[in-house]
Amino acid sequence: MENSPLHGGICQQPNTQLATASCLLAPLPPVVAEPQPEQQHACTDAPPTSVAPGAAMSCPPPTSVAPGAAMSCPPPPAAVDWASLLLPPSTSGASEVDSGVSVVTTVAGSRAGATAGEGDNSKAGKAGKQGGGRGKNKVSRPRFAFQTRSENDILDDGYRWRKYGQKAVKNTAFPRSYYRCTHHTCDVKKQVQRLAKDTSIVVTTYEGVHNHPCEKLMEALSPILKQLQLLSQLQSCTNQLL
DNA sequence: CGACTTTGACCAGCGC
DNA sequence: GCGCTGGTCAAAGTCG
Repeated sequence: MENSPLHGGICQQPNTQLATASCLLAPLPPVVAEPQPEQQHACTDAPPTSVAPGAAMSCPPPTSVAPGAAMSCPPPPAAVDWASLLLPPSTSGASEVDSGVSVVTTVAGSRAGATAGEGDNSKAGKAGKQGGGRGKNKVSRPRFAFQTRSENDILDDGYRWRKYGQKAVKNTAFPRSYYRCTHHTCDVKKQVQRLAKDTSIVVTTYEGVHNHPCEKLMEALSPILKQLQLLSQLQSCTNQLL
């Protein structure tokens, strides 16, 4: 079918890193203060109307970000309910974010058909099938796909992934790669594939929700957070003295 | 030596 | 029922 549910529009923006950066600046949490999960995930730099729920929070990963800039996702409090955040009112939705990534969210399970991007995914509904049925029960999990314009297939989103498969997909020049989060307790998967129509575009589909913080991100943020905490304490002390 | 990638095989769902 | 297809497994290979 031509109308894959995940076939969101593509924002023709060459530099996804910039886009992501803009997304990252906003969510800096008011350190020390109570977490504000909802607010925290908003990419306030983007025009409010164009931000998809999923886009706001998962902050599409930049490509090979420099360590210092590896702030691809907001620091997820260990168990953020990404699923609920990802889900637009109508269970699935798509939007194009100004930032150069188009984001589509959907829910796996009931034939979510969430194979990313390609035009001919008539059988995408089989996505829910667990690997030839080997093993696990099928669980309805949030899916979130976005397209980035990048030369690298592998996007550094701060998490560690292990490739467990690669498959040539019909009507596609490029194979689809399957990755799984290497964290023991985490069962998040992602698929990476280049668009046949525009090979500079990489479609990444995440399936599931990380139940652990983003290592790289925490690593990168911790010194900053510490400083901010100190500042905050200092400020409160000053206030008390006045 | 452990972690990761590669790659062929296997399996199950879907359409005809 | 059969063939096609996508998703996963798992052994072998590679890398640091």
